[in-house]
Amino acid sequence: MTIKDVAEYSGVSITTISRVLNNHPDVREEVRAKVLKAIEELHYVPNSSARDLSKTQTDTIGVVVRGAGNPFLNSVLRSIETAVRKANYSMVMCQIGSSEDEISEGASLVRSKRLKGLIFLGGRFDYTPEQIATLSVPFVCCTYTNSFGSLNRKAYSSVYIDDYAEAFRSVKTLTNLGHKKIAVLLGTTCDRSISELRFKGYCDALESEGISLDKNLIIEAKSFHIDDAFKAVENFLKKNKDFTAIFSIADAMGIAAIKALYNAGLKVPEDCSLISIDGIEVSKYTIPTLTTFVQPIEKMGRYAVEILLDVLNNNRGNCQLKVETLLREGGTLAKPKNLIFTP
Amino acid sequence: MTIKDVAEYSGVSITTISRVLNNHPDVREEVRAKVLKAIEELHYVPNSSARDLSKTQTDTIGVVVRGAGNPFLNSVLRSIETAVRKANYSMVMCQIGSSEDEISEGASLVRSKRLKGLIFLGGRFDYTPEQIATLSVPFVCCTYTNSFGSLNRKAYSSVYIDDYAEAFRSVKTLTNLGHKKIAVLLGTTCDRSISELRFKGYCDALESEGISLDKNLIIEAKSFHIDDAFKAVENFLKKNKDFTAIFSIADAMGIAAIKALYNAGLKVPEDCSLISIDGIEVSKYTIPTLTTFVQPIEKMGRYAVEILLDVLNNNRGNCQLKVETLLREGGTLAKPKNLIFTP
DNA sequence: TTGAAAGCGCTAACAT
DNA sequence: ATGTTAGCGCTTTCAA
Repeated sequence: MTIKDVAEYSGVSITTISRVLNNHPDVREEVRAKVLKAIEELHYVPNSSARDLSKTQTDTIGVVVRGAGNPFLNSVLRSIETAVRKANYSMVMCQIGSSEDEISEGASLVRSKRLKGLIFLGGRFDYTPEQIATLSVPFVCCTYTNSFGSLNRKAYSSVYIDDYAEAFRSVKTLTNLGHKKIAVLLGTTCDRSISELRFKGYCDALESEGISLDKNLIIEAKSFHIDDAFKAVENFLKKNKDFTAIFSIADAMGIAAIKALYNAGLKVPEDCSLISIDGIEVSKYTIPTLTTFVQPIEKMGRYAVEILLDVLNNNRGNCQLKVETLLREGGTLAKPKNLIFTP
Repeated sequence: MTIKDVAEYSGVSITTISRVLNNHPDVREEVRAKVLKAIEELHYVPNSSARDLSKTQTDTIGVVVRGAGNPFLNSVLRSIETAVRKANYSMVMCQIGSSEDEISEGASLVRSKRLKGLIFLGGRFDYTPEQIATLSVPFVCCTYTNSFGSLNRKAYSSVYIDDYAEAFRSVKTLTNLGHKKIAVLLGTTCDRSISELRFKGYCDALESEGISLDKNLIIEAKSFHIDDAFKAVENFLKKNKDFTAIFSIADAMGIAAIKALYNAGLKVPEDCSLISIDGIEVSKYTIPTLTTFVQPIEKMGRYAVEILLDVLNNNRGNCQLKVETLLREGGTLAKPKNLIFTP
């Protein structure tokens, strides 16, 4: 079933079919109706490969996601998908593991699918201009920005929160309540990405309060995965109970922390306060409700798409868009009480 | 950068390049090496549209997902993606809303992308043979089967749990503990899919115990979404506290239930037992841990792909594969105690 | 072992 | 307003 069949069936040329398919104005209404009817009756659906091939440029944008399974990124991804579809573009997605390189994956995707642009979701961003050069299409980094690279701001777009500042603010929220012994729960202190930035915010917030960094209060999980976070906190609690609060760099990890604390007989927030960043759906339903700085998830995805399309249509140049989180007050915050030192 | 450029660069014909690209044996090693080097140096990546177009059949399978955002389906989807990639096939995904029709979406996808086969994830399945006929490629239903249709078993494949039996078993677990007043939390009692089947299991389990169905104990949420489930339970609790247990048809809804119960001052499991079906990741971290019948999520996705590929390669015919859940004992089950009747 | 050439199904420039 | 035709970049006979 090809365009040719439809042409024969309706007694016009394939060009006319193509015109109808692409909503060209110069087709007589009568003919258009006839063609539409034929398409309907034959259940004809255009071959998208052929279409893309002859168009040389497709209306497709690529999304490269690092860290599948993360509920936060999943929500952003859904928002991106919705926005892309609404703009009548299509989207191809490519999940990569944490060890793979998003730039080369993206570059390959662009060539393979003749993409117009790219969105990187949850990436690392310590790229150099040389790496970027292989991309050849505009791109926007969603949920992070070029904090570790040496990139010209004109060379890329991004939608992100100020991870450093938000972490700083989170920890300040704890110190303002009187907490001094604040643990941090993270994936790693040096991932060249948000984990590292948020860790820095933690360190500096402590320093601004004259609290020196205690390495024993760094809870480093094997990954951002909830299971790993749980194990990390569990192990941590076996050795250390001399703290009054935890700053978790992500909601999923915070959920694990609540459970681990509970299992260890520690009550949140009476024995340990907890604050985190993300604002995923399920963290509204922990007991107590997680207090967290909510990222504007839906907006971030939507903006990423809007910016990319604007750049593609030459409506504007690249830009870096910083968005703000909003504190969702749950029930995981309290003033510190003296904890019995049980080493 | 096309195959032609590579041909000129390496001084051979495009046919030879194509041969190298597709690992044909009849290329001299020397030439192959030269071509590979050229490809490398030029950063050449084949245009997949052109490839697909000339091959008439692609190594692509489509996945139509109904109910994006559901964490359970998300996990299955990831498993499918992994299996597809491992088999050197590629995958295209299509999310549809709950009001859309997966068959027509699937049929259109098949024609548009020349797919070899389809996997339906989280569908409804009350299809008729006529609808199926429009599909024209093998397909497998993942997480459900043709419970409501009149389909010949040779006409499709599926990987599923026995929703009716699992629900029956869940409710029996509660009655065995002595519970008589058991509420059910679901999306709708008649979705022609798993919600309806699990509801039926609930009804029949009660009946088998001589307990008659109490319509006041049916908690019908607007959707499967956690927020809607929460609201539904919240409303329910305003009117009705004369029950000792809840059977939640999905983990996400169960998580919402725990929270709503907690907010209403009811303790799980002392005041209300809770059991559900699914076994998503985060339900290990509720307080108390959700007691749930865990579906073999990873397996279900992987089997769906394996079956489809086997059917495609004529290694076997269609089949319906029923898998079993495994009870994950959490802390949401207890014997009933007398509740004060507060209407 | 290699190359020439005919498509795959569509779009778009050009002609009518 | 409609048709003719030349590609888009690749795979795959068929010939050499």
